[in-house]
Amino acid sequence: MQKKPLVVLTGPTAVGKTKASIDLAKAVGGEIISADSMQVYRYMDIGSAKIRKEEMCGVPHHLIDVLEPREEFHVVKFQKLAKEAMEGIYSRGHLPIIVGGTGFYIQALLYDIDFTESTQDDALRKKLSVYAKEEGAEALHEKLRLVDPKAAEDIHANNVKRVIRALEFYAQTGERISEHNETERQKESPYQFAYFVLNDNRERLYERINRRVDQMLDDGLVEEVRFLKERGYTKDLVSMQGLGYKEILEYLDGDCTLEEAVYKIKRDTRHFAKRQITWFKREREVIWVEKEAYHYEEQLMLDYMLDVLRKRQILT
RNA sequence: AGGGGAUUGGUCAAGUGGUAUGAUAGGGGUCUCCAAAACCUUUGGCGGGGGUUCGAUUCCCUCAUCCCCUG
Repeated sequence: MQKKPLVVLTGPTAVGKTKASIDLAKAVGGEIISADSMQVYRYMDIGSAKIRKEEMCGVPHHLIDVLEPREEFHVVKFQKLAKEAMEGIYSRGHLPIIVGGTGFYIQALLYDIDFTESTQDDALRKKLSVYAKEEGAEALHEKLRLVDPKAAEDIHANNVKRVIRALEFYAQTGERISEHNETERQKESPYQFAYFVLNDNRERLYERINRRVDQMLDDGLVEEVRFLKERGYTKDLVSMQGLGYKEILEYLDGDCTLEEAVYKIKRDTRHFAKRQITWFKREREVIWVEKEAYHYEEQLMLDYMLDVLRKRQILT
């Protein structure tokens, strides 16, 4: 059976994905699926740098504004919703374009990683989390060493979150997560794809980030967060832990000045961008599109991407 | 102009007669159910020049720069 076509357009935050994605979608008759862990939430527009209706230029967008801030969102949910959206797109004879900066989500979809063997077990997670707090991260790590030495070696003891996940996996499936991951890692993508990573030199990127944060403030980020706060959304919600939201919330709660909050948003966004780049460097089969190499000419970058799509017979 | 004080990595601070500590920023990395999360790791430095001393970042002199006070 012929593999279905799929285009990924990603890159660090603030690099200019949104703009490029519209140009690309219009050129190929594509529909966009957002791979973004924050833009799924309604009312979180400014801080998540969500695309505005009028910017879409008629290009259909999926997985934007589909959840209430109180709802949980994670890879598995993303994978499920994205696959559903893709079915619809294929049925319309269109090309799906994944756009967004969450590398993990892209990976889950592109390689169709299997998460379904175990279901989330909040009680067990909580129990293990308490254990870690009371007995120490080392003690928890030791538990993992007993059942899955390989995973224990790979995961640092301080990384409690992942130690817990590994233990949970073993408890629920009787299988070692290290082995499971190894198998999944071998997987070949079920899609005929092109994975573009839009990037810029670090200095420029950081400047753009700083400027964009200032712009968000001008656009009313504080009011947006105040609105969310008034609606009863609190900082323990995953949605409210997004960049820009947790810091402004802290300010509104009187725990820091606005200036400090802005400083932190900029800094943490820069850190985030750095981590994203690290992720994409490690990802297999990515095609880097360095803006500098194209002299920041959008048309040249678009032409290059279209060329790749034709060569790979994603476009005919 | 006179008097006083300061000068330690990009920034902010600690410290010692045997060449230095931390925070933070910056760099690199891990990641297969909270990923805008969580975690690991790391490059940089004693303003310039003299002197005392076995040895000066530390003490003395001088120059530079900055700050304060007086005029």
